[in-house]
Amino acid sequence: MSKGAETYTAIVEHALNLSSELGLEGLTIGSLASQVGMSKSGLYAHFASKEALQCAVLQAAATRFSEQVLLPALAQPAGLARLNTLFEQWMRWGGLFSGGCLFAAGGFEYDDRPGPVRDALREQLGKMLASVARIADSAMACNALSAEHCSKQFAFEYWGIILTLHQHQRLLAAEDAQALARTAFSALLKRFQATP
Amino acid sequence: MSKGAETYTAIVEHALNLSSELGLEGLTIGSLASQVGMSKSGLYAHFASKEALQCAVLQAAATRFSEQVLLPALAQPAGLARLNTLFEQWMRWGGLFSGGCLFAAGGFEYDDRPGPVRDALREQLGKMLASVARIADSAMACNALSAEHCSKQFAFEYWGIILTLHQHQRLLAAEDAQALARTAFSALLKRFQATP
DNA sequence: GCGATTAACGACCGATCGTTCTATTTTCTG
DNA sequence: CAGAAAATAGAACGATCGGTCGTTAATCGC
Repeated sequence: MSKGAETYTAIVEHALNLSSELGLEGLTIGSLASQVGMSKSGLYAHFASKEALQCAVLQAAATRFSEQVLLPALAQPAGLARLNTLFEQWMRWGGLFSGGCLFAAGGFEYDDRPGPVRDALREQLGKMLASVARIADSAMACNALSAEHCSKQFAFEYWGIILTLHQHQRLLAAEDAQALARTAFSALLKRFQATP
Repeated sequence: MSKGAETYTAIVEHALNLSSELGLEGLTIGSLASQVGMSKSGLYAHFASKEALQCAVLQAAATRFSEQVLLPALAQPAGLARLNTLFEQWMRWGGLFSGGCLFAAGGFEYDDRPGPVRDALREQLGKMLASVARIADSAMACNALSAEHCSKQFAFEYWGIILTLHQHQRLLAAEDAQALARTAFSALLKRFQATP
């Protein structure tokens, strides 16, 4: 890896944690530069604009998400094992960054701010929900879930559990947040196992 | 009402919509002043700091929330009627501000930013969830829901539905978001009606 | 209606933002 | 190793931020 690509990676790496704490908009070039240990202009030269940096951060987060959550789930056989792994890895994912999940927070931060960052968020979040629906579909295909349910409905509610977990853990500092989330998820599974 | 209080109200009114679009942090005194039609310093004189303004906005939002969501629900008899009214009014609430629910977005924006704004958000959100739990409890007391369930669990999942609805409507622009939310909510009710 | 109080203004402060420019150092390549 | 190319630094830009100041204009109580 060339020196440039090496620095680029280091920058995005730090930016990931920093923007998870301060939000994608709260992330500033200056503070990021001092944290990486280089000058503001030197860092900036790696990106065409701040928006490009933000999109790079989102891209890096998506890659990490695939490695940490999606791939472990897909390594399991389709059905309940895959669904449970998905959920447990997803709960772990929320703790991997000091400021929590970038997509959860970014989705709320940018829902009214048009531009490439919102477009990227919309795309990534859409992909994540589509992945959940696909995994639910694969569970239906092997009769682990009832095929009479709608996988989009499953993904909708699944994402709700993740979001409320995030807020209960971080803002509300609820000790039993994970337990509440597990109960919610297993109830969701149970409902989708039964024929409606 | 004195002139000062009148202006104060007008400021907070405009600030409510503006901060629902740009976030509580994205709200700037200058843009708010020009929107209200007064000078920056003239507006600022009504508040001790920007944080005080943000807290005033949150306070105003909480008051409006009580009027628009909580009171209509409490006007219904305890049980399913009250729960359904709560949910329908809550869905309406999400559309009352141009930028969506301030508490949903603010909860994610400030979960890592210590200070009086986060404290206020934590308190308001805690109160809202407590209200949901209390309404669930009142439904259990009149056997509309099974008393063997935990009302905190109910509020946890309820808030998840609201949050995922918010994102599906705003960021993802999903046309069927409300339908998905209604299905999720009625499934939640059904589960809490049955004995576990 | 007059005097005291309050509300509002305009100019300005220091800090910081994203961004641009040029110059210098470092890395890569032939 | 030399020369081209890439990476970084430093200073500076215009804009905007929250916040302060003294002053003027409007409001209010008597």
